[in-house]
Amino acid sequence: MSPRIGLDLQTIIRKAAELADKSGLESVTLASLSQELGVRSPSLYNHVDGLSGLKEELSLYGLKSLHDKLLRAAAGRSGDDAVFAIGLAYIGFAREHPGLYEATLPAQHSENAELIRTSEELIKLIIQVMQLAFEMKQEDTIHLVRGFRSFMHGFATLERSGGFGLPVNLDESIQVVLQTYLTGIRVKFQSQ
Amino acid sequence: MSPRIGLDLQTIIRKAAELADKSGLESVTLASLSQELGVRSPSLYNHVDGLSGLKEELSLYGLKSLHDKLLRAAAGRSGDDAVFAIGLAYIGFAREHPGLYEATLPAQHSENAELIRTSEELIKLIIQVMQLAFEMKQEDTIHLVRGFRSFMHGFATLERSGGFGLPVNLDESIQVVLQTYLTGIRVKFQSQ
DNA sequence: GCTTATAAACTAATATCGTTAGTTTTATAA
DNA sequence: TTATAAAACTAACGATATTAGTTTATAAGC
Repeated sequence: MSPRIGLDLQTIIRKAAELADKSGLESVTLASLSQELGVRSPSLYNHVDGLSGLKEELSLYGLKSLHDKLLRAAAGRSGDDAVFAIGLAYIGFAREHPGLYEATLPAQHSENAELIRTSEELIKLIIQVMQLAFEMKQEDTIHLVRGFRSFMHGFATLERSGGFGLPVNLDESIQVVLQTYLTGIRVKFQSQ
Repeated sequence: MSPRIGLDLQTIIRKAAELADKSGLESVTLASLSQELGVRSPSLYNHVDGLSGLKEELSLYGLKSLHDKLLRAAAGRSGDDAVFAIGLAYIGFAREHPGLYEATLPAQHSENAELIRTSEELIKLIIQVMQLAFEMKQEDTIHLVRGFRSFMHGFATLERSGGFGLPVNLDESIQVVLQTYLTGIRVKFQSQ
């Protein structure tokens, strides 16, 4: 009980990610993807639940890849060093995989349980790094992790959309802002 | 030399913004919008250059509205107070007009001159507030404004997409993060 | 007040999507 | 060798944006 083994989910998702990174997420359609795979678009329904299903799979793949990258970046590091490492890894991922990164965004208000779980794991990782770097009340950690994520996501998005027009080095901005934020944390939450 | 005066650009844009805020930007189509306006979709081409032209007009309208809101918020305030005011105004705008705010994003790498100009004015306003609040090198101001904008945009986006799941107050997060950031700026750039 | 020019709104038609239904094909299990 | 089941296919439909060409209503000129 097994038929033609032409396509499988992994092949489809990889090609979709490649297409998203090359031409933008909005250019990933069942039509363009099926053509790229040498197949007719209805054939994709054997592997994926329509376009929305494809986007969910892509989101999941992106979140797992991002989580994996942050995990590797944080390994063996601690304190400011670890925070910087995951921050740069985050921006790096968004730069290397702009389309795939974009696909990860609407992950949260999905119904897909695995998507929600993977999304939560990403947060947990960041919380752990921050909690180990700075000992403070759990609630404060959550506030500050929200700030960290917001900065990372906002920077990645604005950078990609060309929002930073001025001729000032972008990597330096990341350094300065993160350093400033961490200085604020140290002064405000660990001075007494 | 003047024909039927049923529609005009302003009516179209306002309705499009209303639709975007109510049902999401992706639900703004020439079909849905024309139906909402009691007109056939090709009629819109008399006022707007297709769907992409409509989106550009919407983006421009959103940027102007946002700029206006920040300007009012900053009027009569200075220092930390002014920075907090525009920060809260920014988040407030994104909360009140989620669809319109979303439309403002791809403003930068557009070719539309007025769109670029309006986008630059928004930056200039934030730079002015920050520069008056903290006296420092111009280049540092730009780094820190990038951080401020990134945080605002990231927070607004993640909040809307349901990215902050944990049961911790969101407004408090804004307060804590901004305070921490401003503390860092003061210590790092104005201590000596 | 009548005519006319002009811009707005229309109808008709096309191409491209996503999607569904039903058919054909082929690799594997029996 | 045969039967089964999953994959890939064709055909068709509805919705979309868009273009071309037609009709219509308003305002300007006489």
